[in-house]
Amino acid sequence: MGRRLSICNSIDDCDLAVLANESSRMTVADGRSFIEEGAPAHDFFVVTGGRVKLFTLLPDGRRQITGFAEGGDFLGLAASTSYAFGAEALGSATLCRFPHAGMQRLTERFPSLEHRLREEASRELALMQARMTLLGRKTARERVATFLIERCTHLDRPDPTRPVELDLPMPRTDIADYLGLTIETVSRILSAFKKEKLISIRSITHITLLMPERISTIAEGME
Amino acid sequence: MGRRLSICNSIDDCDLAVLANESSRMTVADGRSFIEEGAPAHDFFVVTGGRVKLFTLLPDGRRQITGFAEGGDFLGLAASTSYAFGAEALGSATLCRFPHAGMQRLTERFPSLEHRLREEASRELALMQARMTLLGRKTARERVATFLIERCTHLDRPDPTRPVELDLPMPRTDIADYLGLTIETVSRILSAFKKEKLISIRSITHITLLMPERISTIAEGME
DNA sequence: CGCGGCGTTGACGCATTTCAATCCTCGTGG
DNA sequence: CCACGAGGATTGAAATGCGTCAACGCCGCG
Repeated sequence: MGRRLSICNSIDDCDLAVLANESSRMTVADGRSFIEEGAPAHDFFVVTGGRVKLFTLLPDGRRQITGFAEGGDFLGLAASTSYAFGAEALGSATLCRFPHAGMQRLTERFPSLEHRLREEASRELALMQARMTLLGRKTARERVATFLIERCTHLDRPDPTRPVELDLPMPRTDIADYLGLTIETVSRILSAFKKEKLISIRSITHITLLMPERISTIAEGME
Repeated sequence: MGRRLSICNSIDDCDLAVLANESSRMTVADGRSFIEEGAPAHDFFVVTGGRVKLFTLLPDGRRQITGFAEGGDFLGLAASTSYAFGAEALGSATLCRFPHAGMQRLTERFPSLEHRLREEASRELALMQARMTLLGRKTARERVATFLIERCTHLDRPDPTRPVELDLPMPRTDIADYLGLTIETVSRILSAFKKEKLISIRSITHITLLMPERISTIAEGME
C-alpha cells in the first residue's frame, strides 16, 4: 500500500539495473494468497499490475480487510519479523518482490530510499488513522459514503460537483469486510443511495456518483 | 507511539549533545492539547514522561482515540505536511520536541536513525492492523478483553497464568473512544467480567486480571 | 435449459446505544 | 469533622441500527 511515485523515484537516473537485480517479478492468480498472516516476513512487494487485498483474520474466520493495493503500491512495511496481515490477489495481479536482504543492499547504495520508505509508511499511517475513525465511530451510511469518496479520490477527480463514474472491482464481501459491515448492509445502503438519487448503479461493479458533494457530506457525518 | 528503545539507541555512543541541540523539552498539563489535528506538522515528539492520547475527530464531535503513548514513544510519524491526529496530555506529561529541520540534520549525521524511524513506523503499522480488526470485527466483550490484555502486555508479564495487576490511567471516556464503544458499554462489560470472577476492581484505575489466560481467549474471539 | 454463485430484499432478533436515575469519590467550605 | 456539590462511573429500561436468517433474483456457464 504505497501511493503513486513508485520507489524508483528515489533512485532516479541511477542504475535501475541494480534495482532489477534485487527484485523478481511474479504473477498471482485471482483469489490466490501470496502473503500468509503471521508467516516470517522475508520480502517487500510492489504491486505492478492488477489489485490485491490485505487483511487480518480472527481464529473463527472473521475477516477485516485493512486495505486494497494497486499499481505502484508498496506492501510489507507493516511487518517486522512476521507479516501483520495476509494478502491475496483481487483479479490476477503482478508484483515485484524484493527480499529484505536485497532491499538492504539497495538502501545502502541509495540512502534516500530509506527516507522514501519512511514516507511511504507515514502516508499509510495517516490513512489508517482515518480508517480507524471510520471503523470505530462512523455509521454504516457514513462508511459506505466514505468508501465511495475514497474510491473516487483514487482517480484525479476533475470537478467535485459533476457526476463521477467509478468501478468497484471487489465483490460485496470484500467491501463489507473492509468497512466492518455485512454484505447485506452494504447492499441495502447502496440501494438506499440509489433510491435517493445520490448514485446510479449501472452494473454490479460500475457505479456513478450523481452528487459527489452530498455523498462527501454524508461521509464526514455532516449529513 | 513508538515502543521501548528510544531513538537514542541508533545514535549509541555518538554525540548525544548534538541530539540535545536539536530538541527542546516541554511539559504539558493534564488535558492540554499540544497537537492540533490538521495543523501543519513542524515537529516530531518523544514522550519522556507521563502519558498522552492521540485521536481524530469528526465534525460533530465524535472522537476516535487512535492510541495512547507513554515514556519512550514516538509521535508524529503519521504526518506528512499536516498532522493526521490530535494529541493531548493524559495527566501531566513531558515531551521532547524535534523540529523537522533539526531531525533532518540528525538523520544526515546518523543515517541509521532514518532506519530506526522506519522501524518505528512499521511497528506502529502492525499495531494498527490489529486495532482495525478490533474496531471492525470484534464484539464489545472481545474489545474490552483485548484492551486489558494489551495493557498487561505493556508490562513485561511474568507468568501468564498468575493474576496481573494493572492500572488504567485513562478515564472510561477515553477507553470507550479507544475501543469504539460507549462508556456505559465499557462499564457494563467490566462489571460482567467482575461478576464472572475474571477480574477484580480495586479502584477505578486499579484492576487485577484474575484469569489472564481466559481473558486472552476472549480477546481472540475464541470464548 | 438449468444449475451455482453472488447480490438484493424482507422479516425478525439482538447487541449496543441512548436516555435517565443513582452512586461513588473526592475536594471544598462551613 | 462533616456536609455538600460536582464529575465521573455504574446500573437500569427502552430504543434502534445493524446483523442474522431466509427467500428470491440475476446472470454466466456448462
